[in-house]
Amino acid sequence: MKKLYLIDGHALVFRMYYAFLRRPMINSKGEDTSILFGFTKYLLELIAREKPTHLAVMFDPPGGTFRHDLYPEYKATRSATPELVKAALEPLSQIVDALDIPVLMKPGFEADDVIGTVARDFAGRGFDVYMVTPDKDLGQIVDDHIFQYKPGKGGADNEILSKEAICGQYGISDPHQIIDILAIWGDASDNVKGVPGVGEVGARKLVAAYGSVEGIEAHLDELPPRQQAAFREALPYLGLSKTLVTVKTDVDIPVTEDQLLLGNPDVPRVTELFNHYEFNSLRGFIPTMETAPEPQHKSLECTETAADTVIRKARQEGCIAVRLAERVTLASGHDYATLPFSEAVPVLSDETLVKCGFGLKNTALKGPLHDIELMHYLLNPERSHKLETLSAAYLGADLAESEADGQMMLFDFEDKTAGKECVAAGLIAPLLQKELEAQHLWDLYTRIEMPLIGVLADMEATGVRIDPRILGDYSRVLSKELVRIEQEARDLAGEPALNLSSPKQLGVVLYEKLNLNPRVKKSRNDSYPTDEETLTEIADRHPIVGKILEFRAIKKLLSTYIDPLPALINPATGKVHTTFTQALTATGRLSSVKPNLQNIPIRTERGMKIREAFVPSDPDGWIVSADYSQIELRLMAHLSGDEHLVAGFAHGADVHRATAARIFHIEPEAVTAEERRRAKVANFGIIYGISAFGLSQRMGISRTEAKAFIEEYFRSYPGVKEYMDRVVAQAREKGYVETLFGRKRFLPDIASKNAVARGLAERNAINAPIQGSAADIIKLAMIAVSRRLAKEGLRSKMVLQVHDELVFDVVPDERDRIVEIVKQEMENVCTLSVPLITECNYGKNWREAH
DNA sequence: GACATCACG
DNA sequence: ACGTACGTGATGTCT
Repeated sequence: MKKLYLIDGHALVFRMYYAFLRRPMINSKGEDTSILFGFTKYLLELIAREKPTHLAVMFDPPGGTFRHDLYPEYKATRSATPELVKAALEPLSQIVDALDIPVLMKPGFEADDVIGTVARDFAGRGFDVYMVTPDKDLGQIVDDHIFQYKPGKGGADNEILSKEAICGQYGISDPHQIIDILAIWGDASDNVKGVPGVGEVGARKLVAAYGSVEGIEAHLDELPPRQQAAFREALPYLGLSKTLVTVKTDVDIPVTEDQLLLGNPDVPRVTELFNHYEFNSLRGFIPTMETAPEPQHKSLECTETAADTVIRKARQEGCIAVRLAERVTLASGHDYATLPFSEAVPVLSDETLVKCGFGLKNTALKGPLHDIELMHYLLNPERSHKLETLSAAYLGADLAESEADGQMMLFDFEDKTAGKECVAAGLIAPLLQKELEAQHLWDLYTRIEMPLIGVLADMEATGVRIDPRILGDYSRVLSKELVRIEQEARDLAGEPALNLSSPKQLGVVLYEKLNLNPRVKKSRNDSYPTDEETLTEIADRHPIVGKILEFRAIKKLLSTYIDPLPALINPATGKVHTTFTQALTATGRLSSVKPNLQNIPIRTERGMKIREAFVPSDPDGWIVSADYSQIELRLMAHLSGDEHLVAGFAHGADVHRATAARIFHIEPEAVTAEERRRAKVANFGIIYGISAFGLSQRMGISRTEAKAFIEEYFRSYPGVKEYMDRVVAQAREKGYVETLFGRKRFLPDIASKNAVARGLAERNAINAPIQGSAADIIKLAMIAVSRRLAKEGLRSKMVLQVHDELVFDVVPDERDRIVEIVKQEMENVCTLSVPLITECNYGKNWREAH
């Protein structure tokens, strides 16, 4: 369904003027941004919430209207427009323009008339039309496909008035009758005269009873004497009043559907305007803009040119656009050339040239890389960084659109597509650089993300050796065990065909056949809960539950790790090569895919065996593993500055024990294992933005107890509590939080009226700086270690990163040197108010290295 | 393609 | 009255 929203611009401006009158918003330049902010926020929230397909804003044009010609006193009693409102109009039109929202105005007509006309027009074209206005006048236009969308007062919910709602409200049968009501009632603000002595209630009753002014006129004698007299007196001008309050629906203003299509904001300009006015909390909306439906785009201009020409031009500029595929495309400005990889190598490895492009993680590339995917990721990690999106947002150009008119040959077409993509990346890169600089993210880019690209490229290319024999043997062992358990479970259930992998079938057997847990069905989809937590609870009621849990555990290991991994060994290298995604997570962590080598089991004995298959590439070599000890809790100590938490780390003590001692008011030596366990759970909770519910779940205590526990924690570590409050306040104020190195995460939901969404945003505000700073630190360590290995000419390789751990494939004689270097580089990557400790171990496989 | 489940930090 | 600890990816079922 096509949905058109028509915004009554002036009404909204006035609404915002009054809303901020008592507490205006002033930016650091001294400008009153109240109206601009309120209006823009309302607009963006409307778009995010209602997802219109089409949208326009109507303003009253300067000068008089046809109503003034008909009736010179029209609106004559109005006081002068407030200066603040006047002053807001021009900057507002800039913002609306940057957002690519069309403004409709017609000299001689009010915004209402244009709204009425366009509403009728588009309702006739199959649209649902929403007139966004608090004014009752436009109610007369409402019909089956035209609605009045009434902004709520003081942050209340918006109200959608349908034909039925309008009629019900006024006691009429047709919204048109609002014209009669208004004419009789009169409109003091517009200086439209009504019947003296008759107000809203009287007008409503009369129109309800007689249908219209004309109907009343025909039955005047039925009215009470006073009203009769007043009406007779008013009759001569009531016709004019009706005309004045009638919204025009025939204004000559041709509008096409395409004109009103929700557009593509000019993101750099919007960002600039938001920066200028300091609309920090609105930045989170920019992603919505980029995912807006695509309007018609201009296509991207690009010309195929000789490679020499492109390279010569690029060298003059110090910058070249690169696209790596089977062949290499190079571009400078709008010119591009495609050439074989071997011929492009001198350019790719030229350290004096800046290489711009999309996804530049390739070992052939050396020197400065301006990877637009990664650059955009830093601007807002939770947005889409697809090349198409970036092109649309930054160039207003459609990459998918083909210029081919059917005559173009296939090969040319491929080159042309590559050329366009390459040219686009080259043009976008400097725009992103400017934005990164403006948001103080350029340092983060050049110091961390950019140098990491090559490090990851090397790690992926190196790969990790996995011994398929170990996994094959283990597969046979576990498969047998699995078959046995499955059979036992089926026997216990008396269901020979039971599929133990089907939660649905399992639910029926457990709860309907065996009646193990009469708990009500989950309402969401009528399914029974069969997750591990639930099953563990009921495990003592029937032996089948244990079998199911065991089946699940083994099945998971087999189907996710043991069986697929050997098939992923690259025959050319004999190793498994994961892909590290650098522009994905909300917090700045890496992720690992195809396969995911960041979730190899370790917590159970069966799972740990899988790590025995991760071996050095030299049979006499070593696996070295180095992990940061308690890095996130250390960061909480550093960021919060809490003296007791900092002290807990200062002497290399067991931090969970120290925590237990503080919250239970005992000596560290007196802490029991159970007390330490609880303190550990609480410490984890703190990092995640603790909630009483969450803690109670994980600790197996009541919510009340959990609440008291948290309060005691905060009493023990008041600085931690202050940090949490501070960072949430910062998120509310600025719209984002940041890490130690300035990485940002935007939290648009921090001010949400939805308590669940807001709660999540608040926990994100607490967690993101911690998880993200840890990510920054290990990335810096990876860069430092990698440089050191190169500098010292070592042959051992860094092969994996698992968030707080680095794994190395070490040649036989470098073992002790690697342990020493890695520890040193990791621990000295930055200075915190607590020591940064690395635990470093080696072994003949990944398991032994722990 | 959504959902449930479970592997990791 | 709601529905919750943060961040990920892969697999299997079922629609």
